[in-house]
Amino acid sequence: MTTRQARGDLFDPLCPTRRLLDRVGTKWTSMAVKVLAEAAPEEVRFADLRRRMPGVSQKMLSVTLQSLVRDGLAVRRVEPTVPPRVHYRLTELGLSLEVPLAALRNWAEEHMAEIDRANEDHDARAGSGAA
Amino acid sequence: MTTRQARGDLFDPLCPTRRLLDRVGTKWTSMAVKVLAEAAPEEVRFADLRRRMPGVSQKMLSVTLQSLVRDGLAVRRVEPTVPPRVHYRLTELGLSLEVPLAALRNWAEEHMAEIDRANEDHDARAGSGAA
DNA sequence: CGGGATCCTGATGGATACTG
DNA sequence: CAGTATCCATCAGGATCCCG
Repeated sequence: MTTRQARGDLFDPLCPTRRLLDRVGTKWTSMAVKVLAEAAPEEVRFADLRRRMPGVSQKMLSVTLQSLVRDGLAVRRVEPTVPPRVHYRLTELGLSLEVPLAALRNWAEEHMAEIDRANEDHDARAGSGAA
Repeated sequence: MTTRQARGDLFDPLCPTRRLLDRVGTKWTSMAVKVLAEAAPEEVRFADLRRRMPGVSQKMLSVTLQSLVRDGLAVRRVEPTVPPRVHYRLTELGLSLEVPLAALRNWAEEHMAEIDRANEDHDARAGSGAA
């Protein structure tokens, strides 16, 4: 997301945290994990996911889910019906990620307002020093 | 980071989680919080931070710290000496964020290897279906 | 229905040079 | 020492159209 390096730089065993954030920080990933976690252990169909993730485009949902699958956080199951139905669910690994992710969500819900206030306060003092 | 919207779209009270991730997901933010948290309650000087964050440029460190300050997660103290010395430390809010962030870090350290393996497995089956 | 391919945009963040 | 300003490469991600 933010960490791909420019060249074939020598060392880059990027700390696991950054590598995780590069995945989780992706626009729709955390929401997808949340929705899938809420439904677990049930599967969720592509169209349902779309409905539960307001604003997501087909493409981005598709891309997001592919990443989750590639990372072993979710599994994909296709029903070979005529218009195919595709179902997703979190793996054990995905469910385990939900835990710290939920903690972060809780923090966000509890404290983002404070951050917003801090922003306002900060911006108010736009360039002043005294008066 | 990933969520600024294109137009003045009507509604966008983006869920707090996304707004938080847009901050925390920034390349150097989580590392800066970590380093500051490790030093807490001591302050850390700009140059020290740089040293403890391998690879960060002055500009990016500066930008990152400004965001933390603007968000009320850190405070800046300037010693008006001739070459000025600037010190940073986390606020209460910043320290409270460290908690879920640390949880995420722990998860990353414990499980990123599994994600890596999942990636390899996945890429191995490049396009196969049976065989 | 689910998803692939393309095209295009803006934000991210690196390099570099200058200043108080 | 710490910070700012400029320039520039890259990439996430949205829109759109086509496919099985």
